[in-house]
Amino acid sequence: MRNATATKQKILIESANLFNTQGYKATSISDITKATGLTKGAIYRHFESKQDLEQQALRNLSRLLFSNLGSSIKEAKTFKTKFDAIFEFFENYMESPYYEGGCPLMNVAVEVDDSNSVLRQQAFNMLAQLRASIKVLFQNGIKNKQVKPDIDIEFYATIVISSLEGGIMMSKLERNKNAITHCVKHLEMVIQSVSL
Amino acid sequence: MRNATATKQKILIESANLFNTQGYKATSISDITKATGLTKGAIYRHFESKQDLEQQALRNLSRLLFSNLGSSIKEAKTFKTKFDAIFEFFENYMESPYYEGGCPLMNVAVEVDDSNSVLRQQAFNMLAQLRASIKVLFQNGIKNKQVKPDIDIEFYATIVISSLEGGIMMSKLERNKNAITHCVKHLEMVIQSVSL
DNA sequence: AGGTTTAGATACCGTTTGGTATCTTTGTTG
DNA sequence: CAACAAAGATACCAAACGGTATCTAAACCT
Repeated sequence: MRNATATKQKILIESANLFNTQGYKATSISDITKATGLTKGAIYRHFESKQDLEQQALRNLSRLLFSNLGSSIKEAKTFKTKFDAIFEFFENYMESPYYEGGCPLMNVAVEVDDSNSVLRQQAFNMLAQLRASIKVLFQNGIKNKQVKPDIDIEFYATIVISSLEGGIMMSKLERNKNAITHCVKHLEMVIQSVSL
Repeated sequence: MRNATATKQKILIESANLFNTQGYKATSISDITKATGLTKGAIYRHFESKQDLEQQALRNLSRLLFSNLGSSIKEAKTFKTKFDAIFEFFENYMESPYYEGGCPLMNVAVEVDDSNSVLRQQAFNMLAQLRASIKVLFQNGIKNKQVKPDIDIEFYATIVISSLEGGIMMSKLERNKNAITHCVKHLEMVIQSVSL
């Protein structure tokens, strides 16, 4: 009836956008009604509560993000080009209207405190997934003799993520790509240094 | 009369704590009355509006932060030990009850969007100040023949900040110091690589 | 076509929000 | 000690909040 799944998806996308730009707590249901053109009654038919909507919206956004990132990585074939794909993904983060408001992981990680434990767990899982994905790249690189076999993978995965996330934060605040571009350039050198 | 400046300072400190942990928008005046033991009337005597309080609290926190960081740097004498001081400062960020809730710069940078332009400008200025402080260290290092003279100072300042900020974010989310410790270890290698 | 289901609109609820006007209490000063 | 100024408490306001009960209308099924 009037395509329920489509409107639910529309609510998820629009609200994720608002949550990611304004913050979860700072985005009201009214904001979402304005963005979607729907009414409160319509929204509460699809979602039990605002918390429920927040969680589903983030899950949706997270899936979209890792799906895009994953296919970018998959297209590249070698160790180095796979990392180049990651770097390009993050470097173009800001300009992408898909992820308006910066990195969803960082945004939610900074906003959540202990009170919002479900959202916090989701953020934790996103970080774990990102870290796992990067670690796999290093492992495969070692397996394929493209990477030095004795490196601390956990260490390098952490370096990559922290630098990218910090770079995005800086670039968003300074409203130019200088910071993230510098970070990517540096990380390329790091990747080079562990390559065979 | 009941020491106005002391109570104002108390409001600034307590509210900065709440803003930094819960977020600016998410912290209500009622939260601040509970934390300070004062009433709304008392708070609005010292501050024109909630926005005014937010701005003054952040300015206060920022001054405290740069004062502490600055004196830590000043105590160290050589290029490398000065950076070690910075690293130690950031590494112990999480544990310090002074800055409960993570890095004030990152927190405010992530929360503000275009609507809250004053707070955004303050965050921008904090980042500029941090970057300038680090650039000075590199410049002095070059002047004192402790650093390679041909390095891109802007580049390295960006690397240092992004890695530290990203590391703090990760450590806060994972509730352990692994990430920030890894970042610091990596940055020490970076500093080593530009040292003479 | 008609009845049933259900997506969505409308109207409302209690609570909390930022903010203010006013009153009381405290400290200072002549 | 009395008068005054200022710090803080109390009581209130309109608006916005998350949420719900109810009503309308659109799509499905026989």
